Amino acid sequence: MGRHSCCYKQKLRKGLWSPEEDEKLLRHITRYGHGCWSAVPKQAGLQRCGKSCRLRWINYLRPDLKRGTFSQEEENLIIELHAVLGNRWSQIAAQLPGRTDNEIKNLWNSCLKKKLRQRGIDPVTHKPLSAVENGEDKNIQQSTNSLDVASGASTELNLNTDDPKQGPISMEGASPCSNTINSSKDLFMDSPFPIHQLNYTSNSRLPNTTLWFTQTSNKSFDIDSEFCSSSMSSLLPPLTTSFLSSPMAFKPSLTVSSDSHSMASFTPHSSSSTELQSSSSFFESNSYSWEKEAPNPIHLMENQGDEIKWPEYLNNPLLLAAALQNQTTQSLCNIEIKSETDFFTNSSSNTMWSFNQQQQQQQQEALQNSDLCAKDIQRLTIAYGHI
DNA sequence: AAGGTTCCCAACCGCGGAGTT
DNA sequence: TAACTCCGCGGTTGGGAACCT
Repeated sequence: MGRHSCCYKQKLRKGLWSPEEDEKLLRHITRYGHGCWSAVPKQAGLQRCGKSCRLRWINYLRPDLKRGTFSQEEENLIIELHAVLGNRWSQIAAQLPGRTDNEIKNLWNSCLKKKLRQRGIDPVTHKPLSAVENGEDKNIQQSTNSLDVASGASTELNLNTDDPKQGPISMEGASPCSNTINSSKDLFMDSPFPIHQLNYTSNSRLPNTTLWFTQTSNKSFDIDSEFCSSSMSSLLPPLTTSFLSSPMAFKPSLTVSSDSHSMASFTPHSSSSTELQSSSSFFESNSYSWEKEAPNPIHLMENQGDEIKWPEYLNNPLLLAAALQNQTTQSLCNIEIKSETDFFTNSSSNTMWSFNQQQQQQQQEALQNSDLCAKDIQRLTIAYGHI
């Protein structure tokens, strides 16, 4: 473990955090929020650099963190998501409420990679090791984990079976440019993990994407009905260049209702918003005064003209993956409000925390909702595994 | 019991993107 | 437009714990 150059210059502490330091940082952030991280150590009386404080908060002190070992479901989900997202730990973490990217990264490097290898699956490509060793699809490794989408007008996202008789299951766009996901039933039928082969031949950007599904084979999972019969279909057009290339330019009015698992509950500008109350035992059990008036439902972003269906992206794994492929500047679930700093510096401490907590709760709601997305991915995976 | 090895996790490093001046 | 600062991310590593010989 090295030392930040800034730490070295200022002779700041490094290494493990002491309980006293934790307490100082926790007390400071709960009172004032973090604001500018570089100012936190000084304000909190810590001999650490801001970066170190930020990391400590995110990975350890944050009250919404889930502790303990990963469940089998979580592990499976991580594997699934890794197949889609590659080493984008923060985006994977966004799908697992209470888990940090660091935690997931560590789990992957120390445990999951090994498990996959033991099962004959290459953890990088998510293909059978034999296939990788034989040099099949040399481009796969590149395309699988780096969902690097080159410029292009629109996107075709195909989920194909390997069986030519079955024909492709495709989300076909009208463009010659394509993002292709190939799902092989053969590869993972014997695997305890229902991982499908994901083969991205991507040379296009998602902007201007119009995604739809063409079902051409018998499947246990009806993509058309799952994705297109609901209000989901109405969101397809909004997946526009402007959204994907600069998502933060929008201000979708995200109103979280009490039923966070219902898509309808995320109807923008819903009038039936729910005031979120703290449910964390952390908040309930400590001496800080968390409960203040809840701010209005967070208006995160606002689309110019169109209503952004932000939460619906969370519900649709394919759109989510598509958006993620486009390297959105923010995690879809972990929405940071940049004005937070000003808010904290200009508000009373309790209100500041309240706002911070509201954010966390909003994020938590979003994360819970995104769990549906993860489940959708699993369903998709399982479904394609049986094609 | 002691020494060596492996595993796991917390924390640091370095880079790139975004925002500001 | 360049320079600078800040933030967040993925990669890497130090060190303690657990395991093995």
